Amino acid sequence: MTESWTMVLVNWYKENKRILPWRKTRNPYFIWISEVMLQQTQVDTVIPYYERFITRFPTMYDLARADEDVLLKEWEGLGYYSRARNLQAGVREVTERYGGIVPRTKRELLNVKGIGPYTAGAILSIAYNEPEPAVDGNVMRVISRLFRIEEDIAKAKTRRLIEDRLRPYMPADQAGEFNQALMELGALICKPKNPLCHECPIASFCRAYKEDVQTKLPIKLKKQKTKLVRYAVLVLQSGEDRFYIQKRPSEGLLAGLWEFPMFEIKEGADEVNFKARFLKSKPVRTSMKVKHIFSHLKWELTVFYGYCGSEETISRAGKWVTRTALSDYAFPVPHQKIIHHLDRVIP
DNA sequence: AACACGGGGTA
DNA sequence: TACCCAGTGTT
Repeated sequence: MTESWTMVLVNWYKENKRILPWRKTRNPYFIWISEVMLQQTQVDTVIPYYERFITRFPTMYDLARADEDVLLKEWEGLGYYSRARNLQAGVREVTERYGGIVPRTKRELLNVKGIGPYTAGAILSIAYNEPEPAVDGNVMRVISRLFRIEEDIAKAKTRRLIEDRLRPYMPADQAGEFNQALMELGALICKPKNPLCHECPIASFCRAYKEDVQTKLPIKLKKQKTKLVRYAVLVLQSGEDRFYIQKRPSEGLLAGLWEFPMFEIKEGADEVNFKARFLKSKPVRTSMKVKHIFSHLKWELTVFYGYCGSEETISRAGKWVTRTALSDYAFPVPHQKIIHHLDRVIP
């Protein structure tokens, strides 16, 4: 009979857990404070704040009647300051509506300000030993590897999926230890990069480890807000009827492709300034705009056509090539648009 | 579903 | 630098 991974994990936790201030108590109010402080904040940062906070506000009533300036002073440097205001608002709700007793059901907890699915599960399991999952970033990473879940953990749906996968394994009598064991494993062993699988107590149960995909999980798609980048593009024609092009760097966006020289137009600068700076002594023939959307950013190119007599080097490793020779080089699509437009601008 | 919200640690 | 961290509230 093989021992279940849940009990192996809980036993590992009991032997290896770190001594942390909030692990000395099962006071739901203290657990609540620690969980809010630990949101998006590392353990070592939280420790001194937690100690000061429970000394300064030892009961919910102390926090409920605290002045906001005093509260924020206690939170100073922790960041995400709305956490502090929401915590106080939530504590006031509990003192007024629940007689100072932290609710024991998920439904009620989720209606308390500042308590979401994770914190509700953490309070229920750690303070009350209720078998409710508490899925944070650590748990999503551990479970996605253990079961080889390849859903995007950036989506809210995936957290619910992981809760559902976890629920059947929740030990009826050790829910708090089990949830904390998952988080502790994520923090100490099953790390985002370079997981220490050779030290992992449940590696033999881990599908990702078995199939050697642990470093590919969890899958988290980047948020990559598409930001706009503006460039001025220089299409220079020499007295010998050749055009200046240059090769892009060997790494990064569009690596190794060819392009007309581009210069980023920084915030606040405008194209007139650019023209004065780069084309001072060169007659400008005409200009056009080209837009191009990549997965993570958007280019807005303003193209300047100009003649110059001598074939001087503009930037980086470049060369002068004839109009027909342009087709021998690989250009990104936005630069292909420019080349196509040449037919109309330069007969 | 996407985004704002702070600051610090790490590869 | 980029990513991550015991996420939640708002739109």
